[in-house]
Formats: sequence, C-alpha cells, structure tokens
Amino acid sequence: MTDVTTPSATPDGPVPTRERLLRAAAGLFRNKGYSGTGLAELLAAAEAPKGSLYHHFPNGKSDLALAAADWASEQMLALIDASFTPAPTFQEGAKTVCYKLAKLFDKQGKWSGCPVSATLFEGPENEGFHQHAAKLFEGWITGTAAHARRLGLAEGEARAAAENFYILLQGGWQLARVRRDSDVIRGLHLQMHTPAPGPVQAQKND
Amino acid sequence: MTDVTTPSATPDGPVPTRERLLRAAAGLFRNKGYSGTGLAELLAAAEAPKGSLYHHFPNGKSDLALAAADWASEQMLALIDASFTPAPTFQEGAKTVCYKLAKLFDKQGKWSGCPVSATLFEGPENEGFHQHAAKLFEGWITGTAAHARRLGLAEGEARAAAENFYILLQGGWQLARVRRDSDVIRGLHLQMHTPAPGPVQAQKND
DNA sequence: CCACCTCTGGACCAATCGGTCTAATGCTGT
DNA sequence: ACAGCATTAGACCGATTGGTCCAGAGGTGG
Repeated sequence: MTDVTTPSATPDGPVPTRERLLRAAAGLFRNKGYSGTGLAELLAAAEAPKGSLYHHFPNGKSDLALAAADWASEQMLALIDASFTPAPTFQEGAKTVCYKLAKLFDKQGKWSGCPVSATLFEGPENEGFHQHAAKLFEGWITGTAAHARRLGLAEGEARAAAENFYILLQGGWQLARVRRDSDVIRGLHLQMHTPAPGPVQAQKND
Repeated sequence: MTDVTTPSATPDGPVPTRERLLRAAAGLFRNKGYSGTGLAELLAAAEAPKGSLYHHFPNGKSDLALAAADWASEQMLALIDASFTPAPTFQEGAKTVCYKLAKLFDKQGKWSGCPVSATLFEGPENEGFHQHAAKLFEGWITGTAAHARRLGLAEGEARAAAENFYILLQGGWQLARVRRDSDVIRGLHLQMHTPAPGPVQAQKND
C-alpha cells in the first residue's frame, strides 16, 4: 500500500493492478451499486485474481469501495478546480462544470450514477460508509465555495451558492440518468439560485 | 409505515399481507437498496412467509419492487396534490411540499433515500426497472406542472418550474441524507429558480 | 545462487442468495 | 357436511455471495 496518491500518473502502458481494481470498482458501483456488484464480476472487469484484491485491500470489498469513492471524488474535485480556476465569474465556472459533467455522462453511457453516492449509500447501518460519503461530499461543497469566494462572493453567499450548485448537480444528474439525456445537466447552470433581489428570510414556521 | 396523507384506505386492524409486503419492501429498499435487501430480511420485516410473496407477486422480488415503487410514488403524488391544491401560489405549494417532506424525512430516521430511485436504479441493465422509474418520475413532474399551470404559470414556465423543483427535491433530499438534517429540505423552496427577478407578470391563463 | 519480499493465481469454504414446490389451512358457496 | 379456491407455511434447491488460505511467480539485494 505504498503511495495511494497516484491517480494515473503512469504512462498508459501497464496499468497497475491496484488501479485496475479501483477503476473497475468505480465503474461497476456507479451502475449497479455496491451490493449489486459481485466480486466475481468485479474481478473479471479488473482482470485481477481474488488474491490481488485482498492483498491491496485487506478488508476486501468494503475497503475497495472506500478507496474507489476517494478516487472518484478526487476526479470530481479536479474537474471542479479545472472548471473554476480559469473562469471569470462563478456562473461561468459553474457552466463549465455542467458542460464537462454532461460530456462525462455521455461518455459513460448515459445511465451511470454518482460514484460516491452509488457506492456509499448502500451500507445499511454502515456508519463508516455514511461518514465517508459525507466527508467527500462536504469536500466538494467546500472546494466549490472556495472558488466562489475567490470569484467575488461574500462568505455566506459563497457557501450557499456552493450548496445550491451541489444540490442542482445531484438532482440534475439523477434526472439526466432517468431520461438518459445529458442536456438536463447542461442546462443546470441556468437554474442556479441567483442571490435574491431582496433579503432572504429563512423562517421556519410549522 | 409513515403515512403521508391517506396511504391505506383499509381500516386499521388487520393489514393484509400484500400491503405488509409492499410497506416492508418500500421501507427496506429505501434504506439498503434493491440488491442490498435480502428476501429473508424482507419477509421477516413483513411477517410473511415466502409462499405469500410468490403468491401475491409471482415474479418474486422484482415484481414486488415494481409494485412497491408504484405504491411509494402514489404516496408522493398524493403529497404533492395535498400541498398544491390549497396553495395560493406555486411558491407556497412548493414550500408546503418541502416542509411535509422534511417532516417525513425526520420520521423515517433521517437516513432513508428516495423510494423510487433507491428501488429502481439498481437493475444492472434491467431496462424494465429503468423505464418504470422514468415513468413514475415523469408523473411527479407532470403532476407538479399541472398545479403550476393551474396556479398561473404559463405552459412552458410550468413545465420548467416543475422540473426545477424536482431537481431540487432530489438533490436536496440526498444532501439531507448525507447530513442527516432535514433543514436542507426545508430550505429548498427558497432556492427555486425564479425566471425573472422583477415583478411577476403575465398571469394569463387562457 | 539464494533468501526475501511483494504480488498473483485460484482452489476452497460456509453463508446466503432468490426461487420452487408441496402440504396444510383457512374461507367461501352449496 | 362437502368441494373448491385463495392463502399460508416452510422445507428444500442450485447458484452465487464475500472471504480465507496457501502455493508459486517475479523481482531485488546479498
């Protein structure tokens, strides 16, 4: 388990077994869920024997799921950074994220789900899975909020905008999956909540 | 479990076996997914023997999943109708939906997912499951859009508002699940996409 | 060449999976 | 009472599940 932080810096010749497992796991879990994916199928997709799995991930399937979620989450964070960093405004950056995700959605076959949620919401009462997913998702929001701040939004606004964007992405991705149509994702940035013409009062009655 | 409006027209004494199966299936699939729920656990929760399952649902688990999704979807539609029908505006109706769903989320233990998506996105390449889910979700949107029209929005606006609301609900529910905090859902109506920040005009219903 | 280590290959396992089948148990009308 | 249907009850099945284990391949340093 030497360096975990090797995303795919390798030149495309021999993909190491550990990463083949990660990719296969992320891809399969995305489509069929954690418990919907059997080890046999997973190992076949990764072209790895069972021994390798339990060498690289001593706790087996659950370890692999956590690592695959991390791996996918880092890809998402990279996509967010790549989209917002060169953007002139938050809105422009968000639009780029939508377009990149839409293209990704098409490339994956128009039916895949969010890797992290697909992987980590399976655990029945698996508290570890849940907290892991929560940490990753909050990382997305925090990362987005940082860009929002940098691009001129005030502290509270940035956080709210990031959350709103996250919500739209998750919901929009799901609707795109339902319809097998990436245009839903492409149009999400138009639905972002524009920081209200008036003061937002969040009263909760009832 | 957790009646939304009027789930069972049956008198409260003996819940028939078929409905016990539906309730147990909806509840378990919501939390653990389709393939994450075993028949043994399901039958134990429903207090029904295996024979009853295959009597009421000849194709077994998959039949039950479809029926449970229908059952849950109808509850959702009823909640939508109950919220929008007495509402003076679309925004008010949407707010009521959010509050009712938030309460429901709390009642279910703050960790359950959307019944339909949790149930029907599991199928690997199960086209039937996918189309079934698509039909149910489009029903939610269509139902919401009908209320939007009735409450004054133009045809295209109504559809767009319904879709936007659906996206927010799905994404927001997921974030609520991640955080185990129903306030996310309660605040969703504030994030609805308002087409024009200016004064609302053109309430012409032809 | 050997010792040593990482990693692979797959045989093997108990447990559980979803599903089938049949016998028994009601409950109806006659 | 009886027949006939709907429903329940659970034993039983083959297939598959995730997981364990160890022999050996492949490389590296002595």
